[in-house]
Amino acid sequence: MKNKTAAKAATRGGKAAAAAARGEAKVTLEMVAQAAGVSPSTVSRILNGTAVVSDDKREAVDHAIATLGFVPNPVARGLAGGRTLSVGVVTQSIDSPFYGGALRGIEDELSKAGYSPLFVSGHWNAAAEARAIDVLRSRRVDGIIVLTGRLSEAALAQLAQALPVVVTGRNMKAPGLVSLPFDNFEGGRLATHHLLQLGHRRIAFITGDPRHPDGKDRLRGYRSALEAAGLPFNPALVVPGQYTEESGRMALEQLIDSREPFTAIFAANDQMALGAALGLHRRKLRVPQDVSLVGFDDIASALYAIPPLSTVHHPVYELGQIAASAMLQLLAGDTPVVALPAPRFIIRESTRQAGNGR
Amino acid sequence: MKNKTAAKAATRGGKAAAAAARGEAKVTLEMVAQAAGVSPSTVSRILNGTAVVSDDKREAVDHAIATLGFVPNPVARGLAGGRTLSVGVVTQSIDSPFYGGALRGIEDELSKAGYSPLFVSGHWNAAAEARAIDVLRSRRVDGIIVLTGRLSEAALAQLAQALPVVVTGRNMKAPGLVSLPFDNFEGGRLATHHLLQLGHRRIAFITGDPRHPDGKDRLRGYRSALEAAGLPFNPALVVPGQYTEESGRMALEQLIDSREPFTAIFAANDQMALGAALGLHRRKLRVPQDVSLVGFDDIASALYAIPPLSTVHHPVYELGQIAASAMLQLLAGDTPVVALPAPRFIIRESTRQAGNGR
DNA sequence: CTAAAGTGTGAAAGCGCTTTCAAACTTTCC
DNA sequence: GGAAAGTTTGAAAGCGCTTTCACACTTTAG
Repeated sequence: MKNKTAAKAATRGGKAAAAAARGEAKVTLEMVAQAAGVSPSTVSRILNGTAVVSDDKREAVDHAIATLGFVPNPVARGLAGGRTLSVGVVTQSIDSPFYGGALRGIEDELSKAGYSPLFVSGHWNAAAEARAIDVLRSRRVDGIIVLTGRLSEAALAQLAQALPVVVTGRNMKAPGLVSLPFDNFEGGRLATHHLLQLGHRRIAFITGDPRHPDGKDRLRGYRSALEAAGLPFNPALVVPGQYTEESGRMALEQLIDSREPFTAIFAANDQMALGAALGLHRRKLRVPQDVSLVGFDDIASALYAIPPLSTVHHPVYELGQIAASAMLQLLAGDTPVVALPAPRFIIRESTRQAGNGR
Repeated sequence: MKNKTAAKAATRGGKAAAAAARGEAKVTLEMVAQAAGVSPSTVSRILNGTAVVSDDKREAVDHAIATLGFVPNPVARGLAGGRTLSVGVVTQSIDSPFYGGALRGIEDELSKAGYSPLFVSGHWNAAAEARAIDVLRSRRVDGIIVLTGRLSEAALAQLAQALPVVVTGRNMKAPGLVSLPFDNFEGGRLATHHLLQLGHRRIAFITGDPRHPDGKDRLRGYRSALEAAGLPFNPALVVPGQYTEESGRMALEQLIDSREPFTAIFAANDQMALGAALGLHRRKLRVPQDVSLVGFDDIASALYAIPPLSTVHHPVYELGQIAASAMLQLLAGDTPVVALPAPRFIIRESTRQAGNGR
């Protein structure tokens, strides 16, 4: 059945002839060469800058390209040269409010250099991620950007032997690989510090998925800030979440049911903070009058939450841009020196002085 | 400079030899043919189902493929056969909460059939969309899905002459093109009707970008519902927005400043509704006690807004799936018969009986 | 002034696959 | 029983580009 389908598609397919019949004259490099009175090799060399070409020929070729409206065929390039001018991007969920910004950053940056991103979703699952990478490799991408995945460091290092790799949300070293860690520890510290400064002493923490390193670092930051303030770490104030709104809401329920008193909540990401906000609302607890709330990431909707959410700004768009630019540099054979901006805490309206209910 | 970069990249590049040196033996169709004792043509025919092959040869080839772990090279296929097993997707903004779901639907559906999506952003701008389409065509995608773009019908129809096209958010007919309209009129009517039923008589409407047909239809639905209820249409209650949260907030300001009394607001999308909600909050107006609020689209965050937003459910994930499946059918040479589910109004907590402030 | 080294260019061989074309067999039919 | 009409298969020609190789010139050095 599937084969039948393919066969039929071939009939309809976009053979050059068919396209040409519609006036879509496919201009090839050979036609350019002929028009310019040079060999195809020369045109290719000019296109790729792989050799010095005399000025007059270059001019003739440039002119021919312009008048014919020639656009090199990336598919042919990919076959012949081994490069496809596309880079694979493994994301977890293409529709996540968090990753969305990064994807945009990547797209913007890559397109400047004529590269296209190929997005595939890993669905928070190492097996799916591995499959995604297989797809990307079979499509002969020139490099792969992995946005905070579940893949082991070993697997990533091995992948990097075959082609350039950029990973975010990790701190690792391997040849052909650049990692772009974000300082989650510091972010966690900042958020907690802010609450402490407001006089909060009983600060609950909603964790993310424990298999995820980011969340662990944020928790470490939380503990470190408490410690610096001379406060004990109270495990009863730490409740588990899964990075989703729903899990944030449930974590809040659990927290309240535990009867452990608290005056502030720090959620390991904004989505959980927003879920917790809804939970508080249902319990008739007001933010920030009754409970102060901070998130992490600064997703777009944090700004329009009610009240607008105080949170740690995670520069996702820049993350995407920087990851892409690092990839471009790797592709160019350079060793990129890149770093993400440090985390900043953004004070909005979901936090206020402790014990100041009205 | 750019050329220099490319030249260096070639040095590092993934030439087959280099890959092979790493044990990544690139198995080619020819090797399969040799191992199975048949010609490459036969292998190709088996792969594509383009001809009948005797059972014994087929078996030998299948076996060879399995033992060698052969995976056809899509790039070579693309060059030779004109098909790349990839379909281009023109979206407006890859990180939009609305489009995100559609992209996921597309990805899920296409990957089942071995196709990969190639996402590019049109940035709400016909010129950028046209450029995006050029990129996609130069990458030789087999078909293009346009998610609610700005391109003219004529341009789309012309594009459809060259390759299969699926467009959403439009209702048009052209050879080689299938359009997937959503009943925005009905959605607008439903939302307004809901408010009318709750006794609201002064219902404000925040429009989307006027160049966008969807928003116009939603407005028409609003008017139609008013009319059916015997109420006059009051232009003073219609304020312009741009589909963003910020524009929703500003529209609300404008509305309040106009001093035109109202008890409910219908925003042409959820993002604007959420922006308006924040505006109301700032003005110390409570939702729904003082003002009822409804949105349109049912984006993920509508469910976790405070209060959860009553809205018209727009099945975006399904939209993506259906668009992709229609594309697959077009590619197979069939004429797809597809339709989107009808709009449903989802009652949550942002609306209540008029004049029932407490 | 000749040998050695360096430059700019074209011919031609692929990259890995699809697809015509025609050859070699089988069936079918009068 | 032989011509006509299928089948199944392989050889070979591309798809549009990159890249090696070699050749014809220049320039530099001795």
